[in-house]
Formats: sequence, structure tokens, C-alpha cells
Amino acid sequence: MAVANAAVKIPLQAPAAEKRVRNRAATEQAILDAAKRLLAEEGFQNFGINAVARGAGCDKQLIYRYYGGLNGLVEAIGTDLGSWVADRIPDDTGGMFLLTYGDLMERLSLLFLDALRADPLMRRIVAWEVSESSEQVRRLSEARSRALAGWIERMRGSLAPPKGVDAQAVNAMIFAAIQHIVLASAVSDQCAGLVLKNGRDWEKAATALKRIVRGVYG
Amino acid sequence: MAVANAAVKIPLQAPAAEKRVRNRAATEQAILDAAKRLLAEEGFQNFGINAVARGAGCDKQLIYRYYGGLNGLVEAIGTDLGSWVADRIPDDTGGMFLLTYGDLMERLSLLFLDALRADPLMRRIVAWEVSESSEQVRRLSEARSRALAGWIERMRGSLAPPKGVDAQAVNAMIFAAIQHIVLASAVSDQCAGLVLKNGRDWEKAATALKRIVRGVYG
DNA sequence: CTTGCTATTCACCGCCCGGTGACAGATTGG
DNA sequence: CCAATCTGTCACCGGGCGGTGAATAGCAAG
Repeated sequence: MAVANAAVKIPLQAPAAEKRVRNRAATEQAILDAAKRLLAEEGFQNFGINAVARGAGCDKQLIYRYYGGLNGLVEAIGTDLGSWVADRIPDDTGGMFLLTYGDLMERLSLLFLDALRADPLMRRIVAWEVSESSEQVRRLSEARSRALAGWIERMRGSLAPPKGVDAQAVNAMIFAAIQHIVLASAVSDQCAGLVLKNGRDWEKAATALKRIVRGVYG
Repeated sequence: MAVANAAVKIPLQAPAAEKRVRNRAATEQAILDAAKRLLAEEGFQNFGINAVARGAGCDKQLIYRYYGGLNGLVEAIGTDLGSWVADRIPDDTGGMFLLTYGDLMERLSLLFLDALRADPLMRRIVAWEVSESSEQVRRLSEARSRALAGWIERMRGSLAPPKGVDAQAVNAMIFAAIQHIVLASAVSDQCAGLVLKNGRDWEKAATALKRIVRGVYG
């Protein structure tokens, strides 16, 4: 009764309903999309040539041809990141008047918190950043950093931080806190003993964040 | 003059100067040490049965026999973590009188910052925690969390947080900030645009941290 | 010495990975 | 029509992984 030949292939991906059309641009896009999807959903751990090719429903050879391998593909993701960020974080003040630097930082913090919570790809990239120091991830990290810095710069306008406070260091701390708390919660629904499951939990976190910002910038 | 047989073994690890003595306890310890060393130095990415066995200079079969596989070994690392923490973070107040909750949190923050900076194993574990949600890492995470909570509890003594502040949430933010900034700096010498190379850079970070704590707790 | 027991090693399996060379079908230009 | 080119597929390689069954080397008691 045993199956004669062991190698029964299971069609894991791309049920083949749609026939592959010969179209390089579309294939490139499919590969890039698959890469982003895979990274966002599975994380960087199982991110590889074979997995991306499977996800894109094409042969891995095409990834070498069109992107020059994984490195090039990751770089392409990085290039996308700019517009990606711009699409997901509002650029205006949301109809509020930001009178003080404290107003600004409070708003930036909360926006960044929500944006990161809602963006699995960005989360995976941040997790990657703190886990590995390869050239690949460094490029990605720089792209992300640039996009973020640009956003902050645009929002800042002409507001200047108060004297006597090392705003750069303090802000780095604040953004670090946001990133870590979001990463930790995405993986285990808690961070340093603080449960972060439902909306009420996150309200507490947001309140704490505001308190910290206001404590420093008034 | 070529060597007849191709398989010239290069003695990568354990130069064989010391002959393996038949001693189960010692071997178990060697395996555990190798695992911790490997995890601390290489990170969780290439952490596996084969690598640990190589590092310990013994056969991987022994890891299965003595620890029941990688899971058991990781669990053993977790068990160690309690004493590990106790050895590395001072338990007393360092001769200072902590009069207020702000005093306490300032001191805890700085101690934790330094301890984490000095402990690569702990850093790798934290990075692991935010990158993967397997059962393995969950155990490790819990062990770390417990050890840390115990330490804080011991240090806290009878000091109570001020009313009107959600100390748990705020503290989670503060510890999150510390963890992320240390992780990021360990990998890329910077975090959110803030350079963190030499001691002066870290003084800035510490000052910012104090400012944040004092801003909240006075 | 022989008989066990225990610690340790060895050989091997199947699997998936990254990477490459050769091939097949469509499209285009002369 | 043929030839060149482009897009896409396939088969294969070496290597490392996790995992397992069997053999071997040292010790201890009888």
C-alpha cells in the first residue's frame, strides 16, 4: 500500500491557477513583494533565497539574475523603505498646533509607537538590526534610519529643543523605548513585566510614554 | 608530496592537549560552558547542537544524553541565569542612601545599563527574545525576567512609587529603553542617530537616562 | 580475567540550504 | 525563415544541519 515513489510533491505555494506570463518587470515586482511579505511574516531567521523564490512562485535563479542575489534584494527592500515610511506615518500635525518642543515630541512618540505597532515589516527589520551586524542588515538599517530622520526633520519645523537638555540623547532613549516595547510585545505580549495585549494595556503604555516626554520637555 | 587522503582534519577547537578524562560531571559542565560561550559570542543565529558539541570538544550525542537535546540545554542555561544575575549586579545600595523612589530608580537604571553593557550573554538573550517566539526562548525569557524582578524587589526595600504615576508602565519603558540602546550599540555603535562608541558617549546616554527618570519621579 | 556498566565516539541518514550550468520556450530583428 | 536574445525552468552539486543506532574505550566489582 505504500506509495511507490517517495517524492510526492506538494504544491505549497502559488496554486498555478494563473499562468506565468513572460514579463520581467512583473516578475521582479513579485519577487520583491514576496521578499517583503516573507520578511514581515516569518522574520529574518528563515529569510533566504529558496524561501523567497518559493513565495514568489518562480525559480531562485531569477533572483540571482534580476537582483544579483539576496544582498541585492535586501538593498531593493531598503530602497523601498523611504516611500514605505512616508505612506504609513502622517506628515502633518493632524490639525493640532504644536506650540512647544514637548508638544512635538509627544506627538512624534505616539505616532511612531502606533506606526511601528502596525507595521510588521518594520518590526522585523528592527529585530534584525539588533541581532546581526552583517553588511546586508547595515544597509537596511541605514535606509530605515534615514527615512525616520527625514520624517522627524519634516515634522520638527522650526521648533527647537529647550536649552540644557541633550535632546539627541534623550530622544534616542525615547525612541529606543518605543522600539523595544513594541518588539517585545509583538513576540510575547509583554515587556519587563508589563502586559501588552489589548487596547487598554496600550493606553497605559502611551500614558507612560507621554509622562516621560512631558517630564523631560515639560 | 601531497597528502594521500584528502580528509585532513583541522583541529578547530580544543587543541587536544588535554586528554578527555572520563568524568560525566565535568563533561556536562564543559557542554554548558560551551553553550553559554557560544551563545554570548556568536549569538542565537548559529546556535545549534553541532556548534555546541564542537565548542565543547565532545560528541553531540552527549548533549542528547545529558541534557535531552538543545531544549534541555537552553533550560539549563536559564536555570543558571539566576545566579548569573546575582553575581553581576550588586545587591546593595553601594553605600548610598536611597531616600526617594526617584533615587532608587535612578540607581537601578544606571546599574542595569552597566550590567547589560558588560554582559554579552544577557544581550544575546534579549536579542533572541525579541526575534523569535519559540518555546525555548520563552523559557529563557521567563528565567531572565524572574531574576530581574527579584533583583528589583530586593533593591526596592520599602520604598513605594509616588501616587498618580503608573510606575509599572513607566519602568517598563525605562528598562525597554536601556535594553534597546545597549543592544543597538553592541551591534552598530549607535542608536537612533546617537553615536555610542567611547565612554563620553555613554556618559551622555547615562545623563539622558537620569534626566528621564528624574523627570518622572522627581 | 571476565563481566558488566558507563562514558564517549563514530558512521550514517534525510533534509534543506546557497549556488551554478545547462536547457526550453517565447519574442524580436534581420 | 533563421538566429539571437530574453524569460523562465530544471537538475544537480557540496555542505551543514538535526537526529539516531551501533560500536568502542575505560572503570569497578566479582
